[in-house]
Order: sequence, then structure tokens, then C-alpha cells
Amino acid sequence: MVALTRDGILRTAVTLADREGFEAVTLRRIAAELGVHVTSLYNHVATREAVTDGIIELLLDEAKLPLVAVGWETWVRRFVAGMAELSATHPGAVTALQRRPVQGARAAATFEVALAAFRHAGFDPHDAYNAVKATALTALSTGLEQALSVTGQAPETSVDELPADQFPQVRLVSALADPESAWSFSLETLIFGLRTQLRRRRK
Amino acid sequence: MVALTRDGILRTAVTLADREGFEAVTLRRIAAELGVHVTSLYNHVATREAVTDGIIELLLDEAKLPLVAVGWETWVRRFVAGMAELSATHPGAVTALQRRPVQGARAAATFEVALAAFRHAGFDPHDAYNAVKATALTALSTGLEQALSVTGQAPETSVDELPADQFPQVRLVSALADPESAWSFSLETLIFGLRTQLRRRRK
DNA sequence: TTCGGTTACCTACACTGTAGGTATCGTACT
DNA sequence: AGTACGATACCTACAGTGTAGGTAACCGAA
Repeated sequence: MVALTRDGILRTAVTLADREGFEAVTLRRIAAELGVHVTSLYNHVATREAVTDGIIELLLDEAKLPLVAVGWETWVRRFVAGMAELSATHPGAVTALQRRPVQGARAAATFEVALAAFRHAGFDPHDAYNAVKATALTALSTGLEQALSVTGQAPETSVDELPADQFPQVRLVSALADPESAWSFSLETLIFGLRTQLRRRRK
Repeated sequence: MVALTRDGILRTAVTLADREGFEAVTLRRIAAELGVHVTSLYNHVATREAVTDGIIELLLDEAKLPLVAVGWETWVRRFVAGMAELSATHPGAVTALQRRPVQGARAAATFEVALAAFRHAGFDPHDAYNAVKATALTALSTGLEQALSVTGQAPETSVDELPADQFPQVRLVSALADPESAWSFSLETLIFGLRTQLRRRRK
């Protein structure tokens, strides 16, 4: 029975989220996992939402995001790849990033170098901001995989029960779901798009 | 006192979500809004999650998504614009799209025409799927605005309290948040990117 | 030793979704 | 006409949620 600590709480929260899904992360479950009473958690954590914030903090720490000056393209690649890796190793915990705004000094730090890179490449502050946002959202969406099962199965009717002649494309495609290629396709598309945007700004 | 109906339930759920935020949408709140006992809702709705599914259904109905054959580019434009408009008119309810997988016949229908358009333009089934997914995620992220406040304010410390000399870019940019230009920038970037992808496939 | 702060605990409350059972009512059938 | 029945709204109840308030044990400093 080790000492109860904020970091320990957050760590078991992440473990729990990955093992049983984010909605299973409840203060009582965490406490039980630590062999401790619920209210004891409040000595180290202010509120339930603070736990979510802590999870984000912990994930962002683990994802090795670029923190020193790099070119915009390598920043984009590393940021998206880092998030994708995070989604792979912490499938449950990453949804914390969708429940609460991503904030904190660490996020600010990597955005700082991104903004600098984009401005150096030729974007005005406004578009640099937009570019960072577009990248961040693309990166975040790597964790949204299951949230958007393009396979058109209704709450009750599976895709196989849809009129096959009416949705031939959907049917054909529902077989070849491949999360790996999905986010790399998104990444390349994003980079191509940003290149074009930059080219237009220059002339 | 009109008759209680599934559609009425979902409609007040949407209203409630837009007025007080998605997490305020509880079965008891809906019932209270309708002047009805909680359990009466169960005569028209199976479970809480079914309400969320119903909200999605209702939103997708309202967003006039392209359902007939169009070129891939106009599909992308209309899809993203439709979602953006949805996020504007239903700021609270749209988060339903992130809580549950987007499914159902209507979603399948618009994906069907998108897949056809992309394949006609030169993508193989795999990349057509990826392109649709990329578009859908870009569109969905229009509702994620506040979830990603790039302004690096920590849970406790606002952006103004961050060391100013350490985050000059973030500070500069935190003033000019402009959701409108954000998603249109993302849209144009996406289209540029997809064009390049298609060009590469052709030769 | 005594004091003060930190920590873990217990009780309690308002709130959530949901199961089971009951009363009312309109409609259809005998 | 009467009667059976399906649908609907309600009530009670339960387990589970986050969290406030108060109390007991410790442990280091005075």
C-alpha cells in the first residue's frame, strides 16, 4: 500500500480508461482500484473534471511533441504521428482530449514553435493560427476512428441489412477499414493542402 | 398539453442541449421540460443513448447533405458547409456527433454518393474511403472549436499569466480567434490536398 | 509535549439511468 | 353493449454518480 498521490491517481485513471473505456473512469472506480475511499481522492484532486485535465496533461507529457524550432512540415508530421501513436497506446484515455479543452503550458509550448514555423514559412498570424488548428484537429481525429464508422450501420440495422443495391459503394468499402492508412492519408492530404496554401501566399 | 411523442422528446432534447449545453441533457430534464414523468419517456425511447442517436438523426435530417450524384469537390464543400452551419445553429446538440458513432441510413446515403464521386475522380476504393473519412472528420471538427482553444491557458492559469516572453506567438494569436475563417481555411486546405492526391494517382 | 497541518475516512445529499408494477384510457372485437 | 386489450403515463425503488461537511489518525515542528 503505497502513498496516495495525484500522479498515482491519474495513472490508474489512464490505465482504467484504456482497459475498460473512458466512461468507466469514475472516481469510485479509481478509488477501488487503489484500495482507498472515494473522498480520499479529493485530497489530491479538486474535482472529476480536474482528473480529466490531469489525464490530458499526462498524455501530452507522454506524446513527445516537438518543443524546439523545426520546419513546419516536420512539425506537422511529428505532431500528427505523436497523436496517432498516443491513440494506439492509449485507446481509451485519448477521448479525454475531446471532453475538455486542450490547454496547459505544454500544449502552449508546442503551439508556440508551430506558429513560429508557419509564420517563418510565409503565413500571416491569422493563417498560421488556422494552420495549427487544422493540424491539431486532424491529429485529434486519429482518436475519433470509431466515432465515425463510415460503414453505415444504423443503431439497429447492421450494414449487411441495408439494401445492398442501394448502397453498393458503402458495402464494398465497409470491408476494408484500415485505421493505419486512414490517418496517414489524412496527414499527406493536409501537408499537400498546406503547401498549396503557402504557395498562394507567396506570389 | 400535446401528446408525448418520440419526435417531441428529441426536439426538446436538442433545444435543451443548445440552450444549456449537451451535458445538461438528462432524461429528467427533458421530462420536466415536457411536464411529464421521467419514466414516461421510456414508452417512446429505449434508453438514454437512444436519445443521443435520435438527436444525431434529427440533426442529419436538418443539415441538407448532398444525396444525389455530384462532383467530389462540390460534395466536400456542401458537406463541410452543412456541418458548419449545423454547428452554428445547434452549438450544443452537435456534440452528440462526438459521443456516438454516426450511423444510420441517411449517413450511409450521403457517403454513398461521396464514394462514387471520389472513385469516379480516380481514387481506388481504399483511398475513396480515406478521402471521405478525412472530409467527415474535418467537417465534424467544426464543432470542436472550443474543445481546442489553441490559446494555451492552463486549467488554472489564463493565457495572460503565461510568461509572455516565452510564448510570444501564442500571445499574439490568442486575440484573433475567428471560428468562421478557421473552418473555411480547413476546407480549402482539404480541397487543395485532395486535388494533389488525385493528380498523383492519375500519372 | 503539544500543536497544527495533512491525509484518509465516514456519513449524507442531490442527482443520474432504469427496472417493475399499476392505473387509465381509447379502440376493436364479440 | 360489453369486454378484452394494447398503449400510455405514472409511482416506487435501486444502484451508481459527484461532492460537501465533519472526524480521527498521523507526523513533523515548536
